[in-house]
Amino acid sequence: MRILLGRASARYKGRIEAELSPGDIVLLLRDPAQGGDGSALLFDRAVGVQPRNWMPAGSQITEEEWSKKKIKGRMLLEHLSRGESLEIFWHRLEEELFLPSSLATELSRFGAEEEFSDLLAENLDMILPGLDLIQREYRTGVGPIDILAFDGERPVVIEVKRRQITISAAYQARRYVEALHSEKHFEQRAKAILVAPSLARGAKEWIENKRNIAFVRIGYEDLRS
Amino acid sequence: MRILLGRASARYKGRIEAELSPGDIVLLLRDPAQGGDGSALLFDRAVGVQPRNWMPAGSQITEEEWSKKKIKGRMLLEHLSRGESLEIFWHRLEEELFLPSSLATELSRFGAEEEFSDLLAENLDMILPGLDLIQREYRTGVGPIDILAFDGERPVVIEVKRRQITISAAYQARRYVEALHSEKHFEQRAKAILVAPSLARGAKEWIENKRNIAFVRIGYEDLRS
DNA sequence: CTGCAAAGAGGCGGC
DNA sequence: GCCGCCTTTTTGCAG
Repeated sequence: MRILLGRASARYKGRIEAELSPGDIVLLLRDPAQGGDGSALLFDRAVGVQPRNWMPAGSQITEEEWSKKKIKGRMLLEHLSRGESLEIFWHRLEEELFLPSSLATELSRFGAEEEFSDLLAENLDMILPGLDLIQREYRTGVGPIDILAFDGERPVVIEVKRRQITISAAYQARRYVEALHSEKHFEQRAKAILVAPSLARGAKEWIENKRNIAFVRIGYEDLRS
Repeated sequence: MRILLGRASARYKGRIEAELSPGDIVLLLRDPAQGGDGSALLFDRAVGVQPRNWMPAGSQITEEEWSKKKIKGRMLLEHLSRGESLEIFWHRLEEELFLPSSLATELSRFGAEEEFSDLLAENLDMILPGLDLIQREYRTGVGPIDILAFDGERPVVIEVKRRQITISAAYQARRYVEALHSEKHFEQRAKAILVAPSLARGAKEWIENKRNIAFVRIGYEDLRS
């Protein structure tokens, strides 16, 4: 990885167009020539979890010395197949570092939605006693159902959110109910149960007068005990 | 901004739990003491547009010398009000840089959805001749309608996507149509027009037999000419 | 490659 | 603060 420090401006063209005014920045470059993935990240030094500009993995780097007004150098990063480019104009280059990367990191996550859903599938009784698991990630033409179960003969679409059910998630569940009806022809019309530790107000109001959509409040902590 | 280079492992606790195995990394720290926003970003040197770990703006830093087995130092980043923490264990610290930030960057974007929607609102005839603009960002209980218009006496919900209409966007539009019906009591039932340069297959099939939802293919390029 | 959903999403605007 | 949405979202997965 290369790190370049200095004052620069930039221009991105591709999915949108963007212009970055001159400022003190940090540029991380992962040159494929040194084992990097060809990605680039440009950060303002003071603020922002998100980079100001970036380029995806697979980009190529061209560098030019340049002495045009205050600009001392120009870098062109291109991702041809995606039609994206980022030009960086160095007004002042303070430092440049070349860092070897001999040991790669690996990240393990615990407690994301997949695990929540796993635990829930093993404890369907916490949602509604007597539910029978049919399938996880049951495919429909409008997306996969987190958990498909039966309440007696009636199909039950279970939509799981680790944080909160929003109006969008409520509609997501409804979409699956309708898809089961039109694509799969179960004998009984499906109902939906939304499971999360929290329910957004808009969703709460929307499901209030719906008879075939219910909310059950369960969080990750409830399942671990 | 501080940049720390070396080999480290890390542990995150908060919204989930995560463990990062030891590897060669770059750590960007924005110490509030030096005018930073209190955010932190930890990158693998070889891969990843996304950081392996990070902390949001407003985090505090505690540092300890440590000599426990191979670990030479420990940093604790905490965001108390959000209940998040990131521990970084330095196995080897190669370099540390302190960078002033006297000039902040500013970013201007062109061609994002807001601009697309602006142009569209000024050229409603491209969607359907005779449409009358009522309001942008028309608020309903289930979210704001991008553009509300009238086709004669009939309300028209126009949902704009800069890239593609997916099944989720199609349902979003339907939600607004239903909200107009139940909340606003227009004399005629609203219809929806989905506008984007592309239509996902699932959405295409879903709207095919809907009489009150249509798709019109328009992209940013069409509007600029 | 397309389509769809999750993400420790982040960030913005409205209420 | 909550809520809903857009993002140069990124990432992952399945068909």
